[in-house]
Amino acid sequence: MNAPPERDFARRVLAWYRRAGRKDLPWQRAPTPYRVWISEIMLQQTRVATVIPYYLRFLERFPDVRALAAASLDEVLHHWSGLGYYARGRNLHRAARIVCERHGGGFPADLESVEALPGVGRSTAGAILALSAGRRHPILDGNVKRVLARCFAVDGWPGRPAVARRLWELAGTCTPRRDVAAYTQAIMDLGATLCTRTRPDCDACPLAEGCAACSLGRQAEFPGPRPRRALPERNTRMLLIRDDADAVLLVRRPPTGIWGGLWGFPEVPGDRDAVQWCREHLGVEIGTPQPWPALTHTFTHFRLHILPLYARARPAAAAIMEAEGALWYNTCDPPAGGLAAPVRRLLARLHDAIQGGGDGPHGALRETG
DNA sequence: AATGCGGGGGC
DNA sequence: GCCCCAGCATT
Repeated sequence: MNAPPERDFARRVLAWYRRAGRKDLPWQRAPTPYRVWISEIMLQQTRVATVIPYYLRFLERFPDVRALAAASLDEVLHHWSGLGYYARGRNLHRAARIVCERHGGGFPADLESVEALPGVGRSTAGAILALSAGRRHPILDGNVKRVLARCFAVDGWPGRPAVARRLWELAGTCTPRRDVAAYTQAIMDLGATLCTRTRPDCDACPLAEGCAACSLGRQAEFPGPRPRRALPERNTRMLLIRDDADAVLLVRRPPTGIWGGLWGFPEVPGDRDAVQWCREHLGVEIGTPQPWPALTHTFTHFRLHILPLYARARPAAAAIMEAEGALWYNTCDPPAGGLAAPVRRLLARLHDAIQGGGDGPHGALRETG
């Protein structure tokens, strides 16, 4: 009934991990600080199964911090395309350049320097040093929060500062003096595979005996849920402009905000006429836009309804702009930069329409019946 | 201390 | 359809 003393906690977790834990994930083989860093950033808010192919491609292209620092941001975002939270990709690139300039290409070994890198917070900094060097720093990711909240019956949503403070305290006292790397790997793995959000496998859990939530049969109550609000809805119109050579106009989005730094379609403000706006802001003359079936994209904080407007560029206008923040892109060969998921979907529709020789979203219409 | 930031998988 | 996931930056 009582929670296990901290020393016992780590011992049980380690014993379980040695017997049944995952030890062959790509970033667990020869875990250098660089590899651990990349994997930890990718794993923020993202599942292991999703990350693996991205991680493998990323490390093949950027095998070390110098390769990453030498690459263009566009190429980094291209490799990040589809993972989401694109600020992670931008921060990774910035941090790589900082490591090369400030630390001479060698990854810093103290917590303060690691945590000072953009995109690296307390938990990620601890994980990098614990996993790559066995330094004794606690971590507190979503998995560890869940394990600790259940085991010690910590009430409330972990996003609340008082709850987070208590969980960090527990994370610290539970981290053993020895075997820190294995323990860190183990506690995350236990949370990910046994102490899952729904239907935890308490029968197989080495902590079940002392786990408060399990003993009370109240696993579902920990950790406390995020207070929820109604999702705001927003609308936008995206211009799918096709020129005579069957190229499509993409513009670079602002560096901050939604899909920062990625390529997307021009967005027409809701109160503007598309043809006029296009002439004024893009210098492109287009025919009458044709609405395509809308698509909805749900974010954490709002729901976005996208109305695609398909239009042909008038011949003379097409060649005008190849400016810095815009490019004409042929749907047959992939652009080098990053694309948000809905933009990727719309490009696929566009590709189908162009290949089909028509002006309508034939593929999309067939899909939805 | 609260909010913004993606995309996809589980159920 | 809803919830949340190996969080961090910004305000």
